[in-house]
Amino acid sequence: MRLVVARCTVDYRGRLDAHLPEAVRLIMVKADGCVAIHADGGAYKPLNWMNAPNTLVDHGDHWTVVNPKGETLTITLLEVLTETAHELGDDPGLQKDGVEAHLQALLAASPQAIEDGLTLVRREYPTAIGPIDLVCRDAAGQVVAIEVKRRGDIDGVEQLARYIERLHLDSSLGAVRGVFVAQVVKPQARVLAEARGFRVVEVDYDDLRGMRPDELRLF
Amino acid sequence: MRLVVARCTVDYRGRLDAHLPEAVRLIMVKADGCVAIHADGGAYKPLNWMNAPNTLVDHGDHWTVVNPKGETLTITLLEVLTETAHELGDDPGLQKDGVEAHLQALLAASPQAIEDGLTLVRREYPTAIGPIDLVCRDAAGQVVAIEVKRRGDIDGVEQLARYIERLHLDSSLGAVRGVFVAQVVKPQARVLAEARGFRVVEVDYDDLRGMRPDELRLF
DNA sequence: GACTCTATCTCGGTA
DNA sequence: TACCGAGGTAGAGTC
Repeated sequence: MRLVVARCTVDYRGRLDAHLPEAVRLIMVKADGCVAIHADGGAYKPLNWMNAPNTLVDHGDHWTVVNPKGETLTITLLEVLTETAHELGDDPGLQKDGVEAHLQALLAASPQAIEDGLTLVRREYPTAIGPIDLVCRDAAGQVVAIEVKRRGDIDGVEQLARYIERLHLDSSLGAVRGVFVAQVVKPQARVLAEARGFRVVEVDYDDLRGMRPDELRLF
Repeated sequence: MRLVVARCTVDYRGRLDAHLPEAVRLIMVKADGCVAIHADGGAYKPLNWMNAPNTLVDHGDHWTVVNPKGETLTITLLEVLTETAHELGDDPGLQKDGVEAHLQALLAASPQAIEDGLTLVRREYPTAIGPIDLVCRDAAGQVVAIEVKRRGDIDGVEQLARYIERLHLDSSLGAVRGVFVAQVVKPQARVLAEARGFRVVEVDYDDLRGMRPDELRLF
């Protein structure tokens, strides 16, 4: 990893045009060739960047970075303050717990948390337009398609609508209804879901994690 | 900006739990207090981070970073290889050109570029499920809802469909038709838009920028 | 390679 | 502040 602190200007021409006026910034060049230009604030996102793979040419007073799509990043160096390089080696990578997949797994183990009498038919039920998070049957035997989100946004409701439209093409299933499950459901998403005739359920991740499927069956 | 290259482990507890095993990484602490831990690859996104505002406490062999929501980032330093600090100063910020907002503004100023005889009723027309980019009336006085995208994808067509569905609930407007405008419309999006009965218009950003509203009126 | 979907998304605008 | 939409979304997984 190469770290250059320099007074510079930067221009990006690609999916849009962007320009950075003269200022002192950190230029980070990683071992895989990706380049990021950071100011001294503003979260982790760099002001400007070019991902790998790309070709970096050092013209002395300016660098040009070009990617295979023809997008270019031009860094004009007006004054290099420091330049260092470091060997970091490979990284073992990040281990995560608590993402949507886990929420889905917990709900698959305890569909009663969504609705009394619900039993799982299949997780990641395949359709031509992608897998449905959970497919269940309710107490009356009707098929229920369930979309699981951490944050219930409008996009998720549309996703559920597409899946249900798809399932309706499969007449062997009979009538199918939809349930939209999330830890938090946004107001606009709730409006749309209800307009579409979907039930909306908010669930708590920690409660779910604390539940045992057998405990749930006591109700 | 403080730059520390160190062999470290990192733990995040917050919206999810995440753990980084021991490895050499770059730890970036910006002037606003935000912290980012970078490996030597993987584009610009850090492996782990904590945005400002937060409180960083240096316990010598480990740092704890806590934000107001109670999320914590713990960095255990096993071996500090280098540590530097730099004064970068304020950044004038990024200047962008060619984003959707510019396209929308240009089209609002020259709706004739979409269709002869179109006059603007309102930009960002409010509905319960979000604002419609442009609402116009055509030469015949019919209401036209217009969705503007830089890249015309299926999502944008569905967005337009939702808006029109919503507008139909407002009987005072009469029949409403939809126009999908983008610099590039993907084939799938075009098929869907036409199936929904929407007109599809591709516009050129540079042409629009060159137009004057009065020039357009010459036609 | 194309498509789909998630994200500690980030970031900006607005009510 | 919370909500909502755009993004050079990036990144991962699947087909």
